[in-house]
Amino acid sequence: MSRPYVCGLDAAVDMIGGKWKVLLLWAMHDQPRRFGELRRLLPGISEKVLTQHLREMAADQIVRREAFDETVPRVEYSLSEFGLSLHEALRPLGAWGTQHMDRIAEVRAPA
Amino acid sequence: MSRPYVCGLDAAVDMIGGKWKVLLLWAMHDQPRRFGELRRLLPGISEKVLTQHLREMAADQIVRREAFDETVPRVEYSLSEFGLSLHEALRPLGAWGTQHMDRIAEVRAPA
DNA sequence: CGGCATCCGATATGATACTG
DNA sequence: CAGTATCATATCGGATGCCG
Repeated sequence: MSRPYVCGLDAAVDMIGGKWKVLLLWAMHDQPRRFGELRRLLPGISEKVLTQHLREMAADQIVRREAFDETVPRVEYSLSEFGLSLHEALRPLGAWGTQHMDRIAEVRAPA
Repeated sequence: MSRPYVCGLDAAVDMIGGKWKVLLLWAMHDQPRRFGELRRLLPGISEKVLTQHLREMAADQIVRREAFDETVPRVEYSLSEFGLSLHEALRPLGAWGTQHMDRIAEVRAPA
């Protein structure tokens, strides 16, 4: 954005600006997820972008990253309290999207 | 996006993806606004982007465009019922942003 | 006043190959 | 498995000038 926030709304939107962030939020909202797991849950996302988004969201304190030093590398990502509260704030928007999905698909006609 | 919606949330986010769309939503939520008025309300936006966003939002049936054929050109933009319902769905997110503005500014440090 | 056309740079996203 | 590095592309946003 690179501009002072005019209201809380664009500050909030700034946190979910990435192409896949709300989906990541959704994927992690009820359980921790591993890197490869998230990749499978978001078909089409590249490893690079997944890494970038997770790093940004961690920097934003929305997600927690926990690395386990075992024989097989394992990293788990989960929502922080802050991230959970963001997810809660997004629920009405999600409900709105679900409710009007048909209409949205009509005007947008995504693949 | 060019990808089928996985849940209502990313469908909704798809509608507010533009850099200034939530601000436009906010600017119009309580009264119709003229083109030049919106430009003044969103310092920094270019005419081109303003035009593009308004056209997209009109195509998305979020805003209504009304052109008056008078001696002086006049066009008014206002939220449709659909746009108003979207604005309502965004309120918790706006409240979240307002509530955590300090923290967001901390991790993001915008201009 | 309310646009549209064009060009340009910045940023976001993606494909592929390689590594600890 | 969980990344990193590099290269390429796409989309977004901005500046400028012109028009009814």
